[in-house]
Amino acid sequence: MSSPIKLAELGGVIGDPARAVMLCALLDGRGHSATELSLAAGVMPQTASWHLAKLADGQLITAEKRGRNRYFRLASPLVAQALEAVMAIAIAGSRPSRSHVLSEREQALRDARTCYDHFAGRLGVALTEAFIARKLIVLSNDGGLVTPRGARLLSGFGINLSVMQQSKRPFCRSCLDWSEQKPHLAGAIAAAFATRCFDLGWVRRLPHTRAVAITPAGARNFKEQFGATVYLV
Amino acid sequence: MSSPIKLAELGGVIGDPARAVMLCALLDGRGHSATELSLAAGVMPQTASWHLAKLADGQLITAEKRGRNRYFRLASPLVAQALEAVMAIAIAGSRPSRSHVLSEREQALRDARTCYDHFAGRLGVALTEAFIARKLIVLSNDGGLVTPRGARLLSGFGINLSVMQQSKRPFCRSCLDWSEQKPHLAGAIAAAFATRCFDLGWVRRLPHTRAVAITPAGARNFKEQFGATVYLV
DNA sequence: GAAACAGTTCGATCGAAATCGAAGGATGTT
DNA sequence: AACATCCTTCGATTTCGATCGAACTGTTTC
Repeated sequence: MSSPIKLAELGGVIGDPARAVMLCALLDGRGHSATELSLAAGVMPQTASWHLAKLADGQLITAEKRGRNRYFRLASPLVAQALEAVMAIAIAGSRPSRSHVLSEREQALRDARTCYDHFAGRLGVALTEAFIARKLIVLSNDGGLVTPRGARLLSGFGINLSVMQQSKRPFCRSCLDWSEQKPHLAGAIAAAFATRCFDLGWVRRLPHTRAVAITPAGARNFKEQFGATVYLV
Repeated sequence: MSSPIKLAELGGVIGDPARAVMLCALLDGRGHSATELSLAAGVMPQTASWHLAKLADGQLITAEKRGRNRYFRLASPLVAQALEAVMAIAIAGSRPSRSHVLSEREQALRDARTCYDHFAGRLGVALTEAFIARKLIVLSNDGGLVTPRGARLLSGFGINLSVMQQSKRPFCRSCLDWSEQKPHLAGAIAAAFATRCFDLGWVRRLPHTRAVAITPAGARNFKEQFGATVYLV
């Protein structure tokens, strides 16, 4: 009923180190098994199970049984959006910080990664800026719109726009990239675009990380079809 | 440094009933004294002080000393946005629910209230829909844009648009109204509009609540100048 | 200067939440 | 059928966070 109570409940669910790690892991939008998440969080399987029950109870994640495994995923894009919003506070609060050396892992994440279900990092930002330059989308600080020209081109690319516009999910919105400090495209359209890129083999997922690899074919096509320059690492 | 840790810290700060009540109270965008907040949260002043220190430590609120009082307010619009995003999960999760009788207090909130620093409730939604009908703004599920026509009219209304567009604050975005289940206008432009309405005496704040009162002059002008029909209660 | 008020700090208490060992249910493999 | 794997439930332990009484600092009022 009362919103403050709900707020406290959800905050309490998020506010545990182990659970926060799990939620961040789930931000890749995929399903993860309980064991996987217990490893990520650094706790015993029993403890992880207890945490996962709490997360599910708070409606933040959903579970799906397949075989002897249970796969957990974020309950909705709303959850991802809320998590991002909370992390945005922390990012804005932390000053440019000391110039510390980036590990290879961190560098890979900055180059190209998924953010829930769409692209982020230099890849995400480069694509977004190319979309804007070609007037496929209009992006303001907060939201965005697909232009008629953009709708045509994306339909031709194999994305069914009309289906998406029916859903309650934000369609085209901006999401501040923590590594690039610039906005990148998010929402249903960005998710569909990313999915299509995976299908076409332009981008490959890497194991155990949200970082992704751009294939040579991907780099070529991003340039030719969308005018986006992305660098292979 | 690491985002999951930050997420857990912030979640933990939000995740306490007393602090959640305080944060919700601060969602009106104004400064509140420690005593005021301790009353709202239903805890002793010492306890409130302890909570407020924790909130300030987490960069969620800022304190400003005036005389023998300290006034606390949300540290940034980012915080308000994050709180709204978290509450949006809870709202989406709770089904239409049982038809329970609304108290007078709740009804006043549904009619017209502030949401952080802009209008919400039937007032906020009516204005937003009128703006859209008159093509002053374009609002998608996620974000929004001010049309050239809208920019002209709002400038004439006494809102300085160019200053706002410089700031990092979202300029024009949509925010789901929990009582109306429809989007209302948010962001810097909505805040400026609300401020102007208070200045003109079209809307008055009420003590101890986020509900606001529309004055007869306000109702008339909303209709005449913006084509929005709002009902006096 | 005394009294009233706003707010904080300190210390003790209490309760809830996180952790893991042990054990059990379910599913898949040999 | 026996075994391994995945996950959960139960119970005991321990740590941490919230609360308030008491006492203290600073500000305003009389």
